[in-house]
Amino acid sequence: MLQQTQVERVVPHYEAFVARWPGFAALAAAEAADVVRAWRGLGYNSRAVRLHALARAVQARHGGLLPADPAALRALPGIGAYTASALRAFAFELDDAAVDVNVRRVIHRVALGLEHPRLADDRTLDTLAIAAVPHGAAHDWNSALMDLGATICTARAPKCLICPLRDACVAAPVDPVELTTRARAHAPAKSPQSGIPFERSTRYLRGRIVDRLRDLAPREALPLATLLRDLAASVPGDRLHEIPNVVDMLVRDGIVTCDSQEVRLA
DNA sequence: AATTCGGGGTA
DNA sequence: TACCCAGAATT
Repeated sequence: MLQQTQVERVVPHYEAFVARWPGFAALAAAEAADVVRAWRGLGYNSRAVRLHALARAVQARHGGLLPADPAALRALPGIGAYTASALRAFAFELDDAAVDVNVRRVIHRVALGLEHPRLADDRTLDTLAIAAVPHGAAHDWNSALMDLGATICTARAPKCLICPLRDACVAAPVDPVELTTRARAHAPAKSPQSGIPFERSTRYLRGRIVDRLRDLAPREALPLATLLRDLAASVPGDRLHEIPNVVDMLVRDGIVTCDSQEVRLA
């Protein structure tokens, strides 16, 4: 849930989720569609599908216990470099650096200066982070850097005056105007979709379709024609014809199934 | 290396 | 409005 989603917004969903499915065994026994339903409001619905697949893989491959080995973790669905390291540091208390966007920014500023333009690639920043982890204290170190990045060393207006690292930091004190100017100067080119209103984007259509299917009873399916009729209220008229294509995308992503012109959560 | 995948909160 | 976010998978 925390992949690209703020902590404060995840917490209530997380509490409800683990209350309903307290472990891998319970989650593996659940229907994928119910997991996607529980994901409402979180976005990035593929994460729900992958988490469900993860639970089943942990049951099948590892007897219901998450492995601590990096390669074994990375081989599981939805677990990339960051999540593997986060699990090792937080769940297993092993020495590892969970380098998320916060840690990456803090390391860059402290060691190299302002991050616009980027003065090192991800691999280099990972190496710097790993070298900085105190032996036996990875859990605390990762927590500290993430929280520092989220509350003090923020992307927009860092609070250098109250930062515990200000004396050791190459970038401090950061001039907020300079930061904004540089960020804009080195901002990545806008994607082709960014010009159009969000309500006309594929993402919006996907969201409306999945949300409509979430309202169905468990295992209930909706005729494609009915889906089109219901979405006419929230989707621009000239985009309605795209819905079958977008349903196909959702099918490929494992979020939705469609057989004989009837659509439902996978 | 570049894209795609949500949605809600904040300045 | 624009920006931001405990990334991962695909091409």
